[in-house]
Amino acid sequence: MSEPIPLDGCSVRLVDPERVASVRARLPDGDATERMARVFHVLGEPARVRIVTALLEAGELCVCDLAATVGMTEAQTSQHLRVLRAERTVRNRRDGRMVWYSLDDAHVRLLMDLALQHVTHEHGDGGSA
Amino acid sequence: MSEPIPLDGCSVRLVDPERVASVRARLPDGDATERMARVFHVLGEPARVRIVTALLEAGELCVCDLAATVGMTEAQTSQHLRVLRAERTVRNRRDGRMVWYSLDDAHVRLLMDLALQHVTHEHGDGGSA
DNA sequence: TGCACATCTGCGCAGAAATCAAGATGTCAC
DNA sequence: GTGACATCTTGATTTCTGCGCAGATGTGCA
Repeated sequence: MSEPIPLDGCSVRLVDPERVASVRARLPDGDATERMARVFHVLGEPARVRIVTALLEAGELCVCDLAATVGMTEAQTSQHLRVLRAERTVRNRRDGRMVWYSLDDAHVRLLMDLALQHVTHEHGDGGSA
Repeated sequence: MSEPIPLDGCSVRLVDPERVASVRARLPDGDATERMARVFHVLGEPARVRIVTALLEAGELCVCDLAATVGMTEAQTSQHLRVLRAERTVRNRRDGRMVWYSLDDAHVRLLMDLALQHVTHEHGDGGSA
């Protein structure tokens, strides 16, 4: 059988074409892939990791307290919250002139826990980063 | 680690200073935070998500097959693999003139699964209204 | 209505990272 | 050793994104 493998001509020599086709067929579709990347990308910033971790601990915080907790200006915090909100990572609740933020998704908690385990167990390279 | 509530004048008005201090004390230290962000950052790219997902399915693949699987040039794939390797996300094994890549960490598999659930269920954490 | 407060946004700048093209390195076969 | 092959690296260019500042928006109170 002739494998489709569209490939714009980058690599014509394959070691195991069948396997490539098989794996390729089992990959999540492009849309899911991009969304996954976006979720990770949003969390791929120390400032936002701190924000999310703070919300993880506090449950709910207003912007000014959140800014103080993570040690950033309020404008800065607000900007990051916007990014997090665009990705549905956090949700906001308005109460008067204050806005309270909390995590919007249960998966985020698991993601953070896993990442924390990953970096704390860290294969023994022990060094001051 | 960071100083306890620097308050360099950014936000002098706190709604709940005690809570801020409490949450702040329970946050992971700065080093862990930065590593977590780096892990997420590495995965925050569609191309790398595809690569990792492919390795997740295949177990082990050489660069050329991997490039074909994810639909990129080999040089491009190699570049991303370098980034992934720098973060200990993938490992490589040399066999002749070929180099075989596979995942280096068990947590990555869980991270990817969670992210996939997240984007497929579309933040469906169920329960809480 | 006017002011004070909490939060959000727009703009310019600087640093980081992705992309592309081309060549360098290392390995096998003869 | 020479050539073919698989992979890796380098450099220049472009794009993205976080930061800092100033101002805008929206809300509550007198």
